[in-house]
Amino acid sequence: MTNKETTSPLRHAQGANMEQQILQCAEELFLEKGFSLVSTTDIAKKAGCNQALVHYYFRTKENLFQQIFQAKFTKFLYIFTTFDDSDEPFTTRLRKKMEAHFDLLIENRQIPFMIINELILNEKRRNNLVKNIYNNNLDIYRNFDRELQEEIKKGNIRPISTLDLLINIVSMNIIIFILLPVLESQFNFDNEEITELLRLRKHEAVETIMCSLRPEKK
Amino acid sequence: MTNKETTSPLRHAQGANMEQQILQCAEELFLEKGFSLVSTTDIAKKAGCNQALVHYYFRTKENLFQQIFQAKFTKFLYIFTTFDDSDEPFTTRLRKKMEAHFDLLIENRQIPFMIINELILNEKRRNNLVKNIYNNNLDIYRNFDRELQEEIKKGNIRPISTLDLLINIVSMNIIIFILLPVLESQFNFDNEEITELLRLRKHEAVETIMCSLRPEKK
DNA sequence: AATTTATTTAATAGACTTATTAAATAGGGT
DNA sequence: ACCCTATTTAATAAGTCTATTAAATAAATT
Repeated sequence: MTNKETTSPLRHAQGANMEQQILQCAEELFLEKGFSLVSTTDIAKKAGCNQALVHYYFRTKENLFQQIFQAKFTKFLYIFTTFDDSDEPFTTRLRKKMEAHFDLLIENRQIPFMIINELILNEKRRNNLVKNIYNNNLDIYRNFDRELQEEIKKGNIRPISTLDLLINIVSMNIIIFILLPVLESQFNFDNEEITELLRLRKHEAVETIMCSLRPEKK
Repeated sequence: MTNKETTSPLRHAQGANMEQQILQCAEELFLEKGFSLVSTTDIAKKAGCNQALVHYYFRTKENLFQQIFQAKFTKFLYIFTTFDDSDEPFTTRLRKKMEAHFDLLIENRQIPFMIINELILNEKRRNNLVKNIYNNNLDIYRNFDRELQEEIKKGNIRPISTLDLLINIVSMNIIIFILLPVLESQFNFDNEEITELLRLRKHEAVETIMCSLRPEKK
C-alpha cells in the first residue's frame, strides 16, 4: 500500500495525477510486453517522471503489476455472467455471451497474451488466480453447467462436458488476438481492415461453436 | 557459425558432446521460460560447463535460440502435410492430420507457449517466420484450399474460409497446452491423469471441429 | 512567516546480464 | 618430447535491472 489514502488534493504541480499517469503507462507497457520485459525505468520514461517515483507510489514493480493484472483478469471473466437474467433460449444467450466476450477483447486486444504469458510463467500469480476464479465464479459455473446439461438431455445440444465447452469458447475467442501480430506482419493492414477482419472472425468463432453444438442428425 | 565443422573426434574429457549438451539444456529452458527469462548462465549451469562456453559454441544467445526455435516451428507446421497421398475422403484425412498435430503437441507440450511468446514479443522473429511459412507452405496451403472448397461446393462441408478453418484447428489443438499449467495448479494431477485428460481433450477438439464442419440440415 | 507534509529527484548499492579476453588444459600428430 | 589445435575456464568490461537513500522542492496548515 502507498500512503496515498490519507492524502487529499494535489500538492505539486502535476500533483497526485502522476500516480494515475504511472498506472496508465504501466498498463499499456505491461499489456504490450508482459511483466518481465518492462522495467520501472521504461514506465517512468513513458510517464514522464523519475524512476524512483514509480517505487514511491507502488513500492515494487510486482505490486504495480498485480493491480493491473487482477483488474484485467476480473474483467475477462466477468463477461460470462451477462444475459443470465434474460428469458431467451439457452443457445441465444450463449451466443450473446460469446459476442460480448469477443467485443471486450476487441477493446483490450493484448489481454489474452498478457494472461497466457503470466499464467504460464509465474506460478504464484497462477495459483492466486485459480483460487480467485474458484471462489468467485463457482455459482456461475454451476448454473451454466446445470442449464447446459439440461439442454443436452432435451436433445437440443450435442453431448459435451461443460468444461470442454468453456475451453472451446475461450479458445475460439482468443486465438485471433494471438495471431493478430502475425497477420499484421504479413499483410500490413490498416485500422479499418483490422476492424473488418475482427468482425468476420467474431462471426466465424461464434458460428463454429454454435455449429459444433448442433445435435447429431438422426 | 561455430568453428565446429572442421572438428573431428573428441579432444577433451567430455569433448564435443558438450555442444549437444548445451543445445539440449538450452532447449529445455527456452521451452519452459521463453527467450528473455533464460540467461546463458542458466544454460551453462544446467549443462555443467562454464558460461563462456555457451558463447564459444553459439556466439550469441540469439543464435542459440534461433536454431532451437526454427526447428520447433518447422516441426509444428510440418505435420499438416501428412496423409495427403492417401485416397481416403477429405474429412477422414483432415481428422488424421488434426490427431497427428495434437500428438506432436503432446510430445512437445511447451511449443505452443514458446511460439506464441516469441511471435508476439519479437518482431524480427515474427517477420522471419512469416516469410518462412509463406515460402515453404504455399503449395500445401493451395492444395488444402482447393480440396476444401471443392468439398464445400459438393455440400459435404459447411461453407467456411480456408484460413478460418486452419485457425480453428490450431486454436482447438493448442488451447489445452496453454491451460495445462492452470489445471495442474488447480487439481494436482499426476502423469497418468494428465495423459488421460489429454486423450479426452484430443477427442473433444477433433470432434468439435468435425461437428462444426457438418453442413446445415435441410 | 514558519512548520509540516507530500511529492519528486539525483545518486547509488548490489545484483544481474551478455559478450569478450587471455590464459589454461588436454589430446593427436609428427 | 614437441607443437598444434580444440576445448574450457577465470576474469572482466560495460551494460542492465530493482530498490533504497537522502536531499530538494512545493503546497497546506498553523
